[in-house]
Amino acid sequence: MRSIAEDFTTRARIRDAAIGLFGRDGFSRATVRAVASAAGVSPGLVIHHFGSKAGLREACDQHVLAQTATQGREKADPISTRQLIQDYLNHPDQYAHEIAYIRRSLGDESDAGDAFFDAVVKQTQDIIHAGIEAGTIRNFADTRSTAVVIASNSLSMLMLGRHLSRTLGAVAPEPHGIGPELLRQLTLPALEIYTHGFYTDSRFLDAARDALEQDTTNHGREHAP
Amino acid sequence: MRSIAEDFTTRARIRDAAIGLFGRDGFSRATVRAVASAAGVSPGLVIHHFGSKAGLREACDQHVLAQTATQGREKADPISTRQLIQDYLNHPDQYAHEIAYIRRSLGDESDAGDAFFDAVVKQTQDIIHAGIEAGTIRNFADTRSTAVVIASNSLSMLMLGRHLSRTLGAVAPEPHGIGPELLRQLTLPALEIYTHGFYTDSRFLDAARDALEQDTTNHGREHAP
DNA sequence: ATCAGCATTGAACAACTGTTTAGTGTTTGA
DNA sequence: TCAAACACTAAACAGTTGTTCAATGCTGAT
Repeated sequence: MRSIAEDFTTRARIRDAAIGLFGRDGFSRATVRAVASAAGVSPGLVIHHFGSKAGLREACDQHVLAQTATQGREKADPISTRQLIQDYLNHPDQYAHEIAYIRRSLGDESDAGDAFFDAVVKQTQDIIHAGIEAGTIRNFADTRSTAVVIASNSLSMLMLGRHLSRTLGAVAPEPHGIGPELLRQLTLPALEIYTHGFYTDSRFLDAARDALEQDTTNHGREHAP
Repeated sequence: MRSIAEDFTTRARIRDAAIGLFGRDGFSRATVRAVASAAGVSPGLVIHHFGSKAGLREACDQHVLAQTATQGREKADPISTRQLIQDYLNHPDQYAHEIAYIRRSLGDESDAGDAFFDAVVKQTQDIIHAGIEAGTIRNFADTRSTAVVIASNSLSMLMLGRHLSRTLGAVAPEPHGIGPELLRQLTLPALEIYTHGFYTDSRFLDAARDALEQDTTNHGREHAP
């Protein structure tokens, strides 16, 4: 499945070790020394190859983005992020580090995280357009906002994987906490909501619509007297 | 709205400064010296009052949990987490620090984050039960898993607020990025999905159900030959 | 064989980290 | 009024951090 041939250079080994540690411990907690040790190399060599810790991180950003960008581009299935994660889980250990890394990038202010989020939203919006045309997805007025909501919901599993596994008592694979057992437990409840909805009728939707229409005079200000 | 009388002791000032910096920069990036400086105090005094940086964090955990636990306990409305955030946004600056702090706690392995997540799930499940009884929420077979999904979706706004504001071009209040403008843009699309669903029919749900039933012989193992 | 250009290391450096300590006022209770 | 307890600071300490540097080995072209 991994299309690019494995890179066995020392530089690549350092970078992969960094991806692993950055993903597991976060960028500030993971030290250059720990990365060097994990790669079986001296701290000086890490700097020699990447200039600085920031440079190392940038190289990791680029590599992880390149790895994930090629994935699942042409899939027409909806909730493709979930499908994508499913794919990952067919080769759990192979992509586990990248998943954890992306989670850190999304949480911590980062250009790579921004790029990844935007890519997921764009991909989701494409899927929605295709689904509307095919008649499988409802014809939403604002496909962009809808895509943002769907993407955000999907990515919440990535951000909260540890908690989901914890409360559902599922096996939580290191370092991201998202395992097959978790997906098996959450797929149906999520699809249930996405298929038949959460509410029985449009009461809450209508109420919100009214409230928001009233609110148009009140942009920005909150405490109306 | 804030029930507990403001605490002006130096200890409380240090704790509040720590909540602000921990929430904005994360626990490892925020230093004892930065907290002390923000509180207008010497680093030694921070340790004098809280024993250690870990002790300071524990005090922050307790305080933030106590602040949020009293909120929105008896609300019967569904998607109460979103409502809760709405409430917060009526007093944006007042709870902004706590929101950012909880976001960090949820991302970073932490007992306080665990407790908060569990509280949100429990509250969501209570709301689902009440809604089913009242006939406003569909009668889900597995209310616990459904509650986990809904809670996760709701918290995605907290975890990804910065990205949501960014891609939607909304004003992103520091330090958590969730503002009234963002909520106004996302409320209807989210409620739309929760009311009428995302798909036009049960095709995907049925397919997933079949796939999962077939999969029962394959627990744990993945690469079937 | 030789030399240039690398990859690589070990040791050191300066800055920063959490924490300690000794000391100084300031409050408080007997 | 006195002394004990407390709030607080400045300085220093030891450990960790990212980074530098001189030295060493190695490889490949000449």
